[in-house]
Order: sequence, then structure tokens, then C-alpha cells
Amino acid sequence: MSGRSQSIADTLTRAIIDHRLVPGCKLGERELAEIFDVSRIVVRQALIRLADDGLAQIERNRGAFVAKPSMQEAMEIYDALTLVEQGVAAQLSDRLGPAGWAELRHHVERQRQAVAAGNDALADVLGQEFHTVFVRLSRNKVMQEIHAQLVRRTTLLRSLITADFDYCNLLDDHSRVVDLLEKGRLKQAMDLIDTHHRTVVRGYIMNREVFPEMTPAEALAPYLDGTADAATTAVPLRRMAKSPGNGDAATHLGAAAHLHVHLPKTDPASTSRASTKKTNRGLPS
Amino acid sequence: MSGRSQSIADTLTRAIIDHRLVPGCKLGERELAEIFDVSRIVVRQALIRLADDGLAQIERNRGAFVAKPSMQEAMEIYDALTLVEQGVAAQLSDRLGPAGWAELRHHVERQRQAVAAGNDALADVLGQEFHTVFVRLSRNKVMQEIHAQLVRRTTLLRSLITADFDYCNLLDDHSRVVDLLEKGRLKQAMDLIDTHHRTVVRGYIMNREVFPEMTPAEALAPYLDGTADAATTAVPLRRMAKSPGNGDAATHLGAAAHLHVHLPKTDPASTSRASTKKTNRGLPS
DNA sequence: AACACAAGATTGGATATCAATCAATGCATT
DNA sequence: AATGCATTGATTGATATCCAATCTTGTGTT
Repeated sequence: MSGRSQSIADTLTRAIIDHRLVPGCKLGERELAEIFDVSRIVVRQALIRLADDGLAQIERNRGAFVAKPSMQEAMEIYDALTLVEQGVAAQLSDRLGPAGWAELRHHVERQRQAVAAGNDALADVLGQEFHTVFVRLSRNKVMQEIHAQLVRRTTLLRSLITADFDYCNLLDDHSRVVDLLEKGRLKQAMDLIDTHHRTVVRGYIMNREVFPEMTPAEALAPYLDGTADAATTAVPLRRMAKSPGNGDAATHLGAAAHLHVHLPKTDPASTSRASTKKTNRGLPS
Repeated sequence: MSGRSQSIADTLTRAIIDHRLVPGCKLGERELAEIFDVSRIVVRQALIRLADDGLAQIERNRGAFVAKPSMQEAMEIYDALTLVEQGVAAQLSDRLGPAGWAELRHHVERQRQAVAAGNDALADVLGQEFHTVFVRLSRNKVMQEIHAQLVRRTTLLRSLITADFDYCNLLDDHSRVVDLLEKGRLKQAMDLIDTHHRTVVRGYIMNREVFPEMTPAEALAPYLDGTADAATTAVPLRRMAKSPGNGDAATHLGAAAHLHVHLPKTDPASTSRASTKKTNRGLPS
């Protein structure tokens, strides 16, 4: 459909929701232009798209940075997401046919099998996807796009927080929501959706200072080389599971990695490198 | 915050929601660059913003056009708007304090006075604003932005349709929604919001072919000259009221105005000039 | 140590240029 | 006359280069 700037925006979006580009990371025009081998103008257009999507923030004469939402904004994003999904739930409880309910059940079942098989990465993806499938069944493309944007922003948020979830409960929620809706117990289903998201947010502990573990060039490398399937090589979903051993991710790329993060002038030594240790990189769903 | 491209995007947005730039109208880069006295690149960035907002559509190697949503998309936009406002209503019924209710009542009262005074233009604006104020009281900026975008798109839709509303009922709806919500009758309030929007949509008769009455240069002229307050000179809200006399708008700018609209190859004589006569240019609220 | 000033770097934007693509025109053919 | 085809023109997508404004940094002075 569109040209280079859209595909670059897509790549950047992907890198951000994969947590390869973390909030605060500077997205320099010249640097990205070299990485993607395009002119600065195309990069600028891509950055405008990211900013419109809420994933980047452009400061006049200072450049673009990966968005670093405040705790307030995080709450608002989750509130909006809850509102949208509750509304969709209300629509589906009226209008959804048997095929739709079957698709939802099938999806939940696939996730359950992934969990049983210990395939946490797949379970994460399916857990995310459930919400997308849910909204898609509303057959409202406008709503889908709004929801997808909110989901992208919640995914960005997870770069900023140290989470502490009970995954089993969250997984069961999906199943229970489908059950309640199909039985026409809309009110309970909506309450459960609310609780579902509140559970996620309550587990959030924002540590606003995030240190990138790689330069943009390193972060974007997996998405660039030709026809390589990004899904296999690029997604670094390293789930820490229950063993809070020291994250290897922080070290195997080397402490020598440049810190391309925009920080206020607070003394950088006070926030020790140890604070970057994530207790959880999984995706709540 | 941002530079020229944002302000140009704002101006174009304004012109579109004022119905000075109608769906299908070509937004040529070179033409706009001359009008705004900037380079094509800045115009392109502005057009990207418009496209992200759903107000323009960019076709590769063909250029940008004011968006021309299908009937399907129109329904989806209104569904999404209903969903959002119902959700906000649910939140407000729980959380809104006395000051909030007072603000809503005050706003309704202002609109009522405007109607009583026969100031239809002001009543239109206030009617639009009610929905914005309503959502603002949720104190959720993310939701506000989503809602504002949907409202812009509904406003765009009104360039495409021949409407047939009962304005008195629509005005009363606002008042009744506030009453119902404050009394805690959430369900009824949500139904009324649904009915409110359905009433608007049901009045829609889309005539997909819209003919611009002026060139982009003419359409944008009022927004350009320096410090002139656009609100006074630029908004051409010519309400046809109950007298369906032939719209003067179609003639006083001259039939010689260039037709800068993108049309399929259907013979242009079949859709006679008379079909552009609008029976209503007012804003349902 | 605090402040002021100068140098460097980055962004925002203009201009000129080029290739690719689409639309329209005109011509030839049936 | 109508249809089909090729050329021409116009517009977009994109690049390179250049310049002004602004921000950051580093140095020097008090």
C-alpha cells in the first residue's frame, strides 16, 4: 500500500513491543537513516506515525524517543482498554453466533494446551491474541484498530514495569469470560474483564528508569536482513518463570553496550546496573 | 511542541470538519505546498497525520484524498462512538461528583438557551461540545483522544449524507441522559445513548458522490491569513432549517468552480448538479 | 563552585533533482 | 464510430545537499 516510511514504522513498532527498544531510548534520525539505509526524511515520516500511535514522543528540536508513559497514563490506557473490551463483550453477548463462541473456546483451549506443554512463549502470544480475537468478533474494523493501538501501548508499558502476576488466574479468566458471556451473564463477565485488567495493573511497580541493553542498531538488526522470519529470530521473549536468577539478558550483550537513553541529570551511578534485572518479562494476558 | 506539519494538519482537519474540503477531494502535494507556502515534504507529513487520523486516505503514487468512508465504515464509526460513550457513562454514574453533574447541566442549559434564541450555529457547536465535555469528565486523556478522533470522523461523515433529523429530540436526549445518570438509572441512560446515535444514523442517506464547491485554495483561504480568528470567518455552517429552499451555497461560489474531486469513470452528466443540494447541513448532536 | 560563553551536534525545513507510476491524450486499427 | 494501444504529461516517492534554529556540551572566567 504505502512506501518505506510505513514499513519502517512497522519495524520500529515491532521492535518496541518486543521490548528491544525500551522507553526513553533515543530514536535519532541520522542513526535510523543509516540503519534502514534511507534518507532522514523517510525516517522522520515513520517517527511521525509512531508518535501518532502513542509509541514515540517527538520533542521539538530534540528528536524522537520511545514513549515513556507516566503511571497516570498507564492507568488511563488500561481503563480505556477495559472500557473497550467491556463494550465489545456487551455487543457479543447479544450478537455472537455459535461459530464465534466456538472460535473463542478453541482459542482458549489452544492456550491451555500451550501452558500444559510448558511452551510459555506460545502461551504468552496466544494470551495476547485472545483479546484481539475477542474484539475481531465484533466485526467492527474501527473498533479493532482502536483496540489494537491500546494493546500496543500496554505492551510498551511492560518495558517500564516490574511485574508480579499470577498467570494461572489470568489464563482462567479468558475461559470464564467466554463461559459467562455465552450464558448471558453479561454483568459478571464485564466485572471479570475489569478485574482481569486491574489484576495486571495492581501487579505493576513502575521503575521509571529503564536502561537499554543494546543500541538501536543492535535492537533492529534482526528485523532487517531480507526475508528472515522476524517471528523466529527477533522476538526475545525470555520468560523468567519462577526462578528469579539474575537475568542473563543484562549481561550477555555486554555492559559495554552504549546507553542510548535520555535521562535527566540525576547522577547515573545511583541507579545501579542491578536495578535493570527484570523479575518478569512474560506477557500478562 | 511540533512544527509546521502539525499546524498544517490541524488546518486541514479544521477545513474537513467544517465541510469546506469534502470527501474525495484531492489533496495534491504541490497545490497544498503553494497554498501554505511550505515545501512538499511538510505537506506530506501533514497528510500522513491526516491519514493516521482517518480523515484522509493516501493511495500509492496517486496521492492523498479526503477520506470517503463507506456506509459500512460509517456504521462502525457510530458503533464505536456509542460504545465509548456508553462506557464513559457507566464510569461517570459511579464516580462523578456534584461539580461534574453541575457542569453537564450548565452545558445543556446553555444549548437550550441558544436554541431558544434562535442561534442555530451556536446550538450546533454546543451540541457537539456536549459529547466532548461528557468524555472529558472521565478524566482520561487517552479516552478523550480516542473519542475526539471518532467525533472528527462522524463530522466528516456529514459531508457525505443527506440528513433528516428531528433536532428537538436530539437536544432533549442530552438533558435526559444527564438526568438518568444522576439518578443512577445507568441502563436506561446507556440505551438512550444508543438510541441517540441510532437516530442520527437512521437519518442518513448516503449519496456517495459529493461535489466540492470550491478548490482547496478557496476552501483553505479563511484559515491562512495571519491572526484572523478562524471561528468567526471560516465556519460556513449554513443551516437549512425547515426551509428546503435551493441551497445557495451551490451557486454563490459559481458553477465555474473547478471540480477537484476524484471520481470513477462513470459518466459525470448522470449525477446532475441538482443532486448536490443538501437538505440539511446542521450538526446532529 | 557557579556562571557565562563558545563550539559542536541535531533537528526542522528548503530546494533541486531523479525514477517510478498513473492518467490522459491522441493515433491507429477494425 | 468504437475500440485498443502507445506516447506524453503530471504527480508522487524518495534522495542529496544545504541552511537556520536550537539544544547540549565543554571550556573558561570570576
